[in-house]
Amino acid sequence: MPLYARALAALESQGRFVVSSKELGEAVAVSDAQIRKDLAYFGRFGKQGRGYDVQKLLDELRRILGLNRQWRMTLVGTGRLGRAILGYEGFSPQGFRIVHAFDSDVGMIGKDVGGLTVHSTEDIEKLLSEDPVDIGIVAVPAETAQNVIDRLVKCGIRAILNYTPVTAHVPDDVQMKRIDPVLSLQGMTYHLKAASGA
Amino acid sequence: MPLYARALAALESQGRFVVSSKELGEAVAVSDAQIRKDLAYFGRFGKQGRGYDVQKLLDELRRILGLNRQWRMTLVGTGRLGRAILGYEGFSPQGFRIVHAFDSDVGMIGKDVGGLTVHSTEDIEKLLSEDPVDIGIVAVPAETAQNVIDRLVKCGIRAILNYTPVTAHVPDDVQMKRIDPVLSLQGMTYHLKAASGA
DNA sequence: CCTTGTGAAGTTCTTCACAGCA
DNA sequence: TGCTGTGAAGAACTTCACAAGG
Repeated sequence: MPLYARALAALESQGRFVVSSKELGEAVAVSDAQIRKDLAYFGRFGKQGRGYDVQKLLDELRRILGLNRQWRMTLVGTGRLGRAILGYEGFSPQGFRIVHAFDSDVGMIGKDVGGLTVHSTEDIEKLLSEDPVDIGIVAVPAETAQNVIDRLVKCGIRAILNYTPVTAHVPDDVQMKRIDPVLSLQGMTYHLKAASGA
Repeated sequence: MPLYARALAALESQGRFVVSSKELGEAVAVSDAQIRKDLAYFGRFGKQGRGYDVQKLLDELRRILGLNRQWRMTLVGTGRLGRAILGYEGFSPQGFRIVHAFDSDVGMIGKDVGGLTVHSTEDIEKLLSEDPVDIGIVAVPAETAQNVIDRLVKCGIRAILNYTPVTAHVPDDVQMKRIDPVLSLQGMTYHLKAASGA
């Protein structure tokens, strides 16, 4: 569904006013029937014979998905990867803002990284209780990932973006998504191998 | 399946010799039945009453998934994100190596980034025909993504790791995986919103 | 005539549950 | 006894196809 919202935003900036399920489906590589089913789940947004009003549907989707507000995030781990995440310009235009950074390395604590002061991981609980966030981003070494995640969950965070290569365990009411390029690559090599006959 | 391989590697380094589908399932957050079904699809690797031999199963999985060899990759786009990808230390231990880097910015061409000389994107076809690779990594601005991907496909690349926020179109016999942290975040906000009642 | 919204049919994926073997 | 491999049952998801409305 966030994919639909993104495609609609692109259509809107192109000046399109109406779109059919077929066109939208082509843009996001999904069948037209699938588009209609997904949208119909949340309401009746379309007009028979015409399609969907781009602007109106985009507004609806943003509201439904919670994309019409700011989300505050905390980052744990300011190593090479963590600093790249802090420097990523793609978050804020979409309403995601990193508001603190933590690291366990004494050499990093107190430093300024991308406009944020790096705090000690020991202060996670203290800072998050003073200044709560919605989402936690974890970019620590694999060994400490589960521990950090447990602590974030205990602080009330219910969504985690996990950049570490570990399958961490969280309660059912906590969501976690993993960003793992190696896993993505490994998911493709099987088919590559099969196709090349190697 | 690559997840199973990773969990097995961890078990192996812990000195475990045997693992049951139940234990492996807990490690990767999958049901024991699912583990058995998945593994049985490729062969009969287990022993009733005991479980799976960690070492042997890991070898089999690596062979099946094509993880027992090196994969050569090309990177297009050496902006902030592309340079972070080049600097990522997680690829090579798993057998993935970036062997060239391209950029369209004249200011970048000829520069050395992470040990690689940056080539002009105009030379993609020439370099890839001299020195073919298995996988393409795309980290260019959204506007040029589809064009770059088309060219990589034309060069015979059949697997693409797409770091851009666009749904690009590729032939059926070409695989593409997308790394898009914002999309992952947007996939969680719906449930966050629902839970908080906002 | 065009396109939605939606039951029905079809397909794929997941769990159940147990025979069979170490 | 313990755990695999696997048919059968069940659940979830996808496509089909069409009535109804602009």
